Amino acid sequence: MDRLNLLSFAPFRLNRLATEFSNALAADYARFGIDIPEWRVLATLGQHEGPRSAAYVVRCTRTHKSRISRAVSHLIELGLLERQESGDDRREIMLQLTTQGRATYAELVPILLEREAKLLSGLSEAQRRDFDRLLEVLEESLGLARRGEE
Amino acid sequence: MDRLNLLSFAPFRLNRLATEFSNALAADYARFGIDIPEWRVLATLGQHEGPRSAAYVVRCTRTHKSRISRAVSHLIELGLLERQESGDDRREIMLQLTTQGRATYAELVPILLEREAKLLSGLSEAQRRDFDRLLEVLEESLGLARRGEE
DNA sequence: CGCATAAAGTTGCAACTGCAACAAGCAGAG
DNA sequence: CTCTGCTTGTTGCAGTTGCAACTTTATGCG
Repeated sequence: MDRLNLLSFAPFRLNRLATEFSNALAADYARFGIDIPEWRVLATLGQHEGPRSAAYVVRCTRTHKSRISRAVSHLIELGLLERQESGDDRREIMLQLTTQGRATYAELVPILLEREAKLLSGLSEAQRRDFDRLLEVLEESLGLARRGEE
Repeated sequence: MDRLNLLSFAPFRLNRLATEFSNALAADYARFGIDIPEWRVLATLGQHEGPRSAAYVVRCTRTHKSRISRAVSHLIELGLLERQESGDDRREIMLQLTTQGRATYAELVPILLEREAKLLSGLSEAQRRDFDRLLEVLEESLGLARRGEE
């Protein structure tokens, strides 16, 4: 009979690793009172100068629109974000970071990049390239390709 | 100012990949009416002949004990598992698959192994070895080492 | 125009999760 | 023996999540 060792089973391992990564980051966000989906919204809008629609954020982050909607509401409560009506399509709601939102983004980014570096610090330079390449291949074959929405 | 591209950010990518993997597997479990934590219990007990305690399952799966507790209850309802008292420590509850539980395990394992193979099918043989090695290194540096509880 | 269809966001709901508190049982010190 | 503290497993609770239904607005077809 086939057996299966959970600790060698790729989906399980990946899941556990991702959870560990997420928890490590959560500690960083927590200082600013935000969680993962909220960080994703912040990160997406922080990359650009101008406003973007919620649908754009949904596409970029590959996160469910209800989660984005709630994250946006909370960021607004925190004063990091504001909604503004779109001129040409009144269904669309354009999102833009406030000054405080930009400040938070600027403060958070170096912290998170450092956290990422620490999480990957066990890997050699070559391994880091392998890692990147592997993620790319797997994303590609799962239809999560990094194309589009830049 | 530092910027951060979410799509290049390892924690985000890992998270998305793991979610995708999990969802793919969930479709397989669903046929048997079980979910991820339940599968983990099944997988852990299926590897052995004899009974094991819930704490053992917790350690093997690195899953919170409340989750395991609820998973166990459900598996019992489904008739896949039974509890039996431990002789020497009456706090411990030993868990053992029923005949039906073993049958489900035997049926599920090949399906899941095939699913895993499909998810990794984009990788060459060499890349698969790299992948395994990278997971090992990252697990190691996060204290998720594969040692113990075999 | 008028109708059907589709997209953008929001929200209610039910399911799931983790934490902390808990009951029951064990183990060691004095 | 008994008191304290630890471990095992369960459960209440509050927070989070995804899905589906819904509102509002746009679009396409006849």
